[in-house]
Amino acid sequence: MKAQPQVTDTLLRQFTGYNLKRAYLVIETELHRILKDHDLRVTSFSALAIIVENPGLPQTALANALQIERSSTVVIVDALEGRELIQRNKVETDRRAYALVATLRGRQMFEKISGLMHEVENRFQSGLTPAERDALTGALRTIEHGGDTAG
Amino acid sequence: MKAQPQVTDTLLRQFTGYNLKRAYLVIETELHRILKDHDLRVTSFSALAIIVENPGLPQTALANALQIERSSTVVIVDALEGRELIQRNKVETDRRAYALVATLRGRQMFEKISGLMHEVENRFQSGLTPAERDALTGALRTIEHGGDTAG
DNA sequence: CCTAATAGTTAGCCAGCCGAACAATTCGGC
DNA sequence: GCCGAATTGTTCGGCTGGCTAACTATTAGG
Repeated sequence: MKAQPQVTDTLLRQFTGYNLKRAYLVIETELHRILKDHDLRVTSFSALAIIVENPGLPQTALANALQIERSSTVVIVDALEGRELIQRNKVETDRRAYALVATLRGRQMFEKISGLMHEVENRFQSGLTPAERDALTGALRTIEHGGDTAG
Repeated sequence: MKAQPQVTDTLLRQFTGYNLKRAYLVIETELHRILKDHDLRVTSFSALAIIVENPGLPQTALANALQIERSSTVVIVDALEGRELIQRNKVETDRRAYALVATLRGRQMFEKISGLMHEVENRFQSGLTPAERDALTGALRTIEHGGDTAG
């Protein structure tokens, strides 16, 4: 073990995008650890959350919410359905579409993982006051919406 | 065009990780647009920045800085070298290792893209005061370091 | 009523990264 | 000094996760 000259990333640190990515990767790692125990992927978990919150939505709406292609939802929904976390119900007014709904197991699974993740996030944010956490969330929203302040 | 019931993601919005990812994706999209004009990928640009800032570093150090595997740096460094943005110099004290240095072209390329990106980020953060931007950066750092406040 | 649009699906593809194995070289304990 | 262990860069194969294009079934609309 030699003491190698420390590599710095000051130039990249000037970019908010870089700081965002690094912070996200830390949380994502913990999320992966939790999800692995329940045999879920990040996108599957997100999909489950969307379905829990929006019972009866069709796959296209799910794709929009997750910002992925419709074709990509198929495999995700297949997996969730195969594990009986959600159901593909038929919608009587449109025989092409499915009405996705979470099963009891699915809702319980979401609540379980949700609780674990909130614990993890609280740990990571333990250095921030409640006001600082709110400010962080607000700033992230501002960035996400392109800095639009008009309207 | 039908007015479909709006899908909400309130459950996911309670997670900082989700908000981080969404905010990052918005910036990443713009970054991709800029980098495409210069035929670079995000990781290549990050690598270039690290090399500009740390002249003479070996590939292993680059891998550590970028948090990727050593084997992955090879293709990245190959590409940057092939475009004469960096050089693989020999290091006299260790014939196994390379000393990576950016060329003039490489430094100019970095400065160019860096300027464009700062413009983009300023636009996205135009709804934030300087103090709010600093607070954001600080909060991201706090999260990244696991909420460690001791020491 | 017939064309266009929409929901879901399938198949093939590609980027981007990892992991294991490898040669060359250096380090470290004795 | 010497030999096994560690390190640097590399190659190769593979996996993951998403995309695009093409298809079927169904619905909407002029």
